[in-house]
Amino acid sequence: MSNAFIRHLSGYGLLDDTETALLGGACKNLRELPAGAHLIREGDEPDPVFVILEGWACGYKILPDGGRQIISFMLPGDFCDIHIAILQAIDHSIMTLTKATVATLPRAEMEALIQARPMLTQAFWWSQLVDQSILRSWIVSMGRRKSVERVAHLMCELYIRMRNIGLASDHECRMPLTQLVLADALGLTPVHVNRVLRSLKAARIMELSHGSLQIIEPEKLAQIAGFDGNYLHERVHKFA
Amino acid sequence: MSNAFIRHLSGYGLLDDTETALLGGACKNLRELPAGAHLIREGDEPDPVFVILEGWACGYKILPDGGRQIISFMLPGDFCDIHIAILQAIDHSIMTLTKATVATLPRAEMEALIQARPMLTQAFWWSQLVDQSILRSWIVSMGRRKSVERVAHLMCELYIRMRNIGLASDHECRMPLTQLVLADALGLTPVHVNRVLRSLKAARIMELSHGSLQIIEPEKLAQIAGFDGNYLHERVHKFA
DNA sequence: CGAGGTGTTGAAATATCTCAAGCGCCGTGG
DNA sequence: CCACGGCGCTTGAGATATTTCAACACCTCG
Repeated sequence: MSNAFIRHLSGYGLLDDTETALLGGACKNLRELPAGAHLIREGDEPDPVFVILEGWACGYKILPDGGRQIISFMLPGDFCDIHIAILQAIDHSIMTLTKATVATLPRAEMEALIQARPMLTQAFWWSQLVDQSILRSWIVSMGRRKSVERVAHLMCELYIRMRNIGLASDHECRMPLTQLVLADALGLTPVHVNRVLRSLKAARIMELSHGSLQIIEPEKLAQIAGFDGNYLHERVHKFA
Repeated sequence: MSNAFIRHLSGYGLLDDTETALLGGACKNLRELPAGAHLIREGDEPDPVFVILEGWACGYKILPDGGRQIISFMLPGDFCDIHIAILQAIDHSIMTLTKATVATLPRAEMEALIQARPMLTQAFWWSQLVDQSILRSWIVSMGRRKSVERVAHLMCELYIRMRNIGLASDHECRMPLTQLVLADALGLTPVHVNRVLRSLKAARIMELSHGSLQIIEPEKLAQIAGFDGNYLHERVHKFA
């Protein structure tokens, strides 16, 4: 019994059969959600932990003035921010961007898993660390990259992440993001995102349409983005 | 035997005496550093883990065009990003901003601690989660806040963090950041930071000079920033 | 058929950057 | 003790990336 989540965590090379089996058992509780459904809303009581098995989701925060900033994209196999189940206060919301199927892990079960299998704690932790690298790279993008570079960088990141989970090939993949969503993730305006996208298409570097990304000139795109995929850490060190 | 680091981790209320004692033992290896010293440089072999006991440090990344983006500030008690010791590639550099004293934990010793005491893994993990909240809030700032709001928000964050470790009171604290450093952290230009700081001072809201922050109108500052300190997950400290 | 979400385009407004210069302070070396 | 150089701060004026506002076309869905 394997799913995107287990493949993801096993990727770190830490888990034995007992542990993957335990994870498999924990993921029995499935839920189908439409696009635009909330998994967690800021202020909720944190109870179950969610894992995306299919579809896309994003985390975001609403500002006093009503603006929205998207903080993370979640792809199949990703935790919906475990921290949310651990820290007391929930400091942001999570919603699906497409139809999605998620597994729900009751908090108690998470705790039992962690108690029983320290190696799982480590695997969770490492997965966290990769997420953190992504957050850092976003900060770099927002702080120091111009709009074209930012768009290019995000496309590179998402393409590689999709490829890492076997959902991309030939420089094409699904990318179900509206220009509004993109704008809220990149700290730009929808109209500006539109112009940037348009210019990248005109330059025959990449094209984003109908929910799909096609990278025409991968090297050029990576160069514009200043992209260095190391931070996605496909491989990790073992302790012990 | 207690230091900023142990107080920090004990603050989560997870550790027993054995564990704090182990941590204390692990922190015997001290090092004094001048301002501007590198703890880790991008590309180094990750060996020891560092913990700041006194002084300030920051993590940053240099872009192809030579620009610098600061990604995090580290205050006394903070890990210098443990992930660095765990993930293979080091994806950013860390340097001191002031004279500092750091404890170095050899990687092997970290591993031994984690093996011996699962609760320590959890405490480390937890500490990571708070760091992650901070990263998220930075993304929100860079993406959706204007320059004044950004400056105000960072000042609020740093003030609260200083207060949480007992290094601030009466709306004043040490803040050894040059305008250049501030600019590199906020994704702004030094000259623009200067103007913002100047305007905040003229408005008698806060003043930053000679390495010290003085908040004159805390409510106004928080309001400009749209600051909600929840994400820092303040907790009650135990005093040993 | 109408309504709303999404993408597209233009023109004007503005926040922030760039470039450039000058000032004050402090530690260093003559 | 003074002169010097360097760094951090300050200020101005012009340049530019991005936003704002406004309008329209397209498509899907009820």
